[in-house]
Amino acid sequence: MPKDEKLKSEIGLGMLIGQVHRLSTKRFVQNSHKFGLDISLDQWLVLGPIWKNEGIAQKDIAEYCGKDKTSVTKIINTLEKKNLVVRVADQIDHRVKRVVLSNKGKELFLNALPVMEETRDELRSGISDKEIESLITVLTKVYRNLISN
Amino acid sequence: MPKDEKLKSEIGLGMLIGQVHRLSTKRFVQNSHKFGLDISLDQWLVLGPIWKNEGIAQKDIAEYCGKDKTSVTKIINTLEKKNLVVRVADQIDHRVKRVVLSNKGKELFLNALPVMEETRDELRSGISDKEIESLITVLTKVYRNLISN
DNA sequence: AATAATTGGTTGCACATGCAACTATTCAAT
DNA sequence: ATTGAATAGTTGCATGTGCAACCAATTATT
Repeated sequence: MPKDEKLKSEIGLGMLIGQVHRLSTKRFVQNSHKFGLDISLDQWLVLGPIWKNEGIAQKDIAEYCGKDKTSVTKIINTLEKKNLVVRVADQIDHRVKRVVLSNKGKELFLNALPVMEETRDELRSGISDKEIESLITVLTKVYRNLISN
Repeated sequence: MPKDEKLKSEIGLGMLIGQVHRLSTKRFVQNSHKFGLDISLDQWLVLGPIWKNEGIAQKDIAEYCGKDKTSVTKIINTLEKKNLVVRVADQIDHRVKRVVLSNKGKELFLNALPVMEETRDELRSGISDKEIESLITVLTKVYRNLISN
């Protein structure tokens, strides 16, 4: 493969992933606005584990959604500013803070489900389940290559 | 599909793409440090079209690497701060700024090629060409779904 | 030629991320 | 019990992104 070609294909996959990532987070926000909501994809992603596990510790949120603990800290800051969640200090272990959804947070989470669904459908439009499956399979392999430091 | 399952799989693909994107940009930076260089993936991505097309306009850089023009402005700011590129006002059309690599920029670009290569190999380790090809194929379909606003 | 629309680029604001350094708390080892 | 890890979270700094508003230069319209 000539150097120029190789360069192109190297950039190819990385760039493609970057594009898809950025465009899909963008699309999610746009769709949330269409539904009259104001939430980012990452805020939604952090809300998820709190929904499923009331009072989850930040550390576990980080693990659950694969984010750095500092990112989680900051996202929860903005969620708290929006009055969607509340931080509660653990009574036993004073290091951990447990995060709880407010009523407003629960409501938003439910309202955002259709946003997720619509975004998902837009992403997958015209792509067979088999293709999506293979996409996930290979992407998971790449993922495993990356986490194994 | 029960609601809970569906929710999980919805998060699945989006989260996977996010993870792979973040981990691969992180890995690129780590590898650049291993090679004694200091460059981010996005800086490299912007350097690319300038390398291939000396004096390219910012607008074309943006198009080439699929970034917003404001992102390009800011990345070129940091590249200029690092003395890797220079902005030159177009003599005919005074709106456009043409970007040129400095010697230091050219050198860095060449030195970063092995970083790219190593990162690429790490990503693809244990994955067949066929799988990568199908990954790119499907991802491209997703991409097309997203750009067609 | 004068006004209006378009285009290339920048700036400010809000958000997300990684890293390193830091606090505070808990746990382990002697 | 005291000292020394390890752990949970936060903060500051640098980087990257989107959006809206903006400036300046260029084109189109009339």
